[in-house]
Amino acid sequence: MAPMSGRLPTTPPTLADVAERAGVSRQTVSNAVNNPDLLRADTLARVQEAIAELGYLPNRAARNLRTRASHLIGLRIQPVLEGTANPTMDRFVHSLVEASREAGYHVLLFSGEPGEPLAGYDDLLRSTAVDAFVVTDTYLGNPQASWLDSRRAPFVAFGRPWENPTATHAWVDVDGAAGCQLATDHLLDKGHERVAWIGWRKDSRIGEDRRAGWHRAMHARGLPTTGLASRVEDTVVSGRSAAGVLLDEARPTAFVCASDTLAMGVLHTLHERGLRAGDDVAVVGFDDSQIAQVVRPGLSSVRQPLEEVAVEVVKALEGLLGHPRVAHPGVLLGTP
Amino acid sequence: MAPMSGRLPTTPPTLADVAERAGVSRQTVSNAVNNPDLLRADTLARVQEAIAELGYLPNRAARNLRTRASHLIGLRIQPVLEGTANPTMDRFVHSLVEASREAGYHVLLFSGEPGEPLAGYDDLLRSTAVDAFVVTDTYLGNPQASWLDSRRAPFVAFGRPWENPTATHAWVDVDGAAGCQLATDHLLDKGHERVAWIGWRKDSRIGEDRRAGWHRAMHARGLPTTGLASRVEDTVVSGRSAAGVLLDEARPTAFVCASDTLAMGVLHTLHERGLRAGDDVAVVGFDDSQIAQVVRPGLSSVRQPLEEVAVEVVKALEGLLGHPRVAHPGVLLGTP
DNA sequence: AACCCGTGTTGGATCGATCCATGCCAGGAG
DNA sequence: CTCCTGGCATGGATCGATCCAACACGGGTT
Repeated sequence: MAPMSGRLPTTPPTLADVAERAGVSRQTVSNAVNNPDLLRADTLARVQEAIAELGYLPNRAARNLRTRASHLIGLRIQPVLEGTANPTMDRFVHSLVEASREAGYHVLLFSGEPGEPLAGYDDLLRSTAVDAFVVTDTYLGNPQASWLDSRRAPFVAFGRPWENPTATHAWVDVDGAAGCQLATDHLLDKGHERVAWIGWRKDSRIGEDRRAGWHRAMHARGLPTTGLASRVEDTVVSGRSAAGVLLDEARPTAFVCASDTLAMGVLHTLHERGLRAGDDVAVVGFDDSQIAQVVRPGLSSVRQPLEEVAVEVVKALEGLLGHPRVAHPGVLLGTP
Repeated sequence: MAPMSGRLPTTPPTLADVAERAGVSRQTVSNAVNNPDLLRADTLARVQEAIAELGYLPNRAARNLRTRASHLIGLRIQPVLEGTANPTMDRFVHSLVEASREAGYHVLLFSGEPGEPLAGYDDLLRSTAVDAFVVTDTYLGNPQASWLDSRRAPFVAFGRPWENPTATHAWVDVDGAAGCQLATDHLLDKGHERVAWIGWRKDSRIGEDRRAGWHRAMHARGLPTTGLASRVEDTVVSGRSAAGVLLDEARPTAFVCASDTLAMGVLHTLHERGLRAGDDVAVVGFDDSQIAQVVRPGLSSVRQPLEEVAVEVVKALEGLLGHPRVAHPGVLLGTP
């Protein structure tokens, strides 16, 4: 904690100040901080006392310069998309900050326009401002991954290398297929037989993955799926119209959706038709965004274990940055 | 941009490398970067060419050590509250990152539990890891402000110093009263006469401020407000029951709420009673969170100009950190 | 008594960019 | 021709923590 003395903070104490106060040399203080087991117990205690009295903390810049490490992790954040149920990002960011803190890292944010996937990475790398990156937007052919790889820049991806399954970089992902299968199973257990799917366009690997979970669950019970699936843009209005068409043509008693945004569209349609979500027609979304939480009951949602994702991401980072480097293969997490 | 050469990035080039290549001294290179107008045009061009060829960028750690500045701004983020319409935070964070970038700063995130308002600040300050802080949670008696002030730590608050109007630190805030007054006026213009208010507990200064806007708008047209206001916790269920009571006892035709979370509660009640939001009963929330955007139409919301807030915050920071220091008084922004 | 060894300690050098005082040179005045 | 001045360029020192090689010392060995 803060030093108890009430002196005004002019310049923070340095390692040399601590050394003088404790009557030892600078290196001894450094060891007390970084390799305490090298010191005799009484010396260590004396140094620690001096550290506490002065409120000493190592100067980050000096340490960074000498050790060639910043203990910062770069994370690019993109503009919030208006009109969609912002999936996961803020919850993930907080989890990542928390997990990083425990590993002795801080998170540095930088911005980037969706059209320029590499902007920002290069500058931070060349100015040695960060030790590693966490890459989150790997869903659309991820040039970041191969680019960072070619630069030998340490990074961990949140998201599988869909486009390039032979990629060797570290990644962590959530098993969307298993999550949707579980959700569908749950509906089937409750007696539903006509469970519809509303997902994304076919070129979305994530969307197809989640869809496969629904399909597997239906197939496992010998239930038909033809005419029960729809692929649309990830917007509320798309979900709304898709739900309308499906209700007219296939009369489902439940919907499983690839996102909470689509699920909200379904709720709109049900509302229009005087159907009660949850009672007359069950609706399941994906991400457990704040929207889903606020609309509940009526909408349930597959919750991504973002806290675990963050922990695994940081584990992988520690492996990449540690000595020796510990290769950390891909990790696929289940949904609870 | 990146250097065109395809060499593997071993150690990044240093200022000395550039100097050698350009046939000048280190200081000349430093001047070319920081004070270009001190150099003769031809020398400057030669140095810049060398910089471009090598892809040189100053080493952050070294520069930070020498100049005693990190060009980082600390922002504490708190755990996402489950079950509420997370107001503003992610949109503000992105806006802040963007505005900071243009001023040459990056945003460093750190975490803190709600119970420990000072945790984290101290360490970052003593280790000179950040140049300044942006403080966002000033709503409940803000110990951060006075604490940071006593430490002479540069910071800008998003939020007025409610508890201590004589505070002299820089702050930026949104005029919630004006926003609610505008929203209420809009409803009154459309013919509503019985506009109800659902807000927060009386000890919330922000809540009382927003409520005052509603009250002013009603009073200006000579409309009664007694029995039309309710003060509850900021949860969906609280908003729901408050709306129920108000509908029974005061028969309002419109609701103005202190938050989108409360507004969602109102929508639930309307739904229960078969009333159509927007048509039968108008509902206005506050923050224009993603929830409000997704539920639209049916729910409108007072949108906070977070992009402007971020710009003003960064302006204030530049004033605090610049030489000479430019005092930046409080700034109150209107809602569009 | 001379020697060695391991535990702890020490001053000096280093990371890379910036500040400081000095030095060089061309051009104008005497 | 000498002196001076202003505009730039130059080597050395500095920021603070860490790495490196050397060294002091007490206890055990021959």
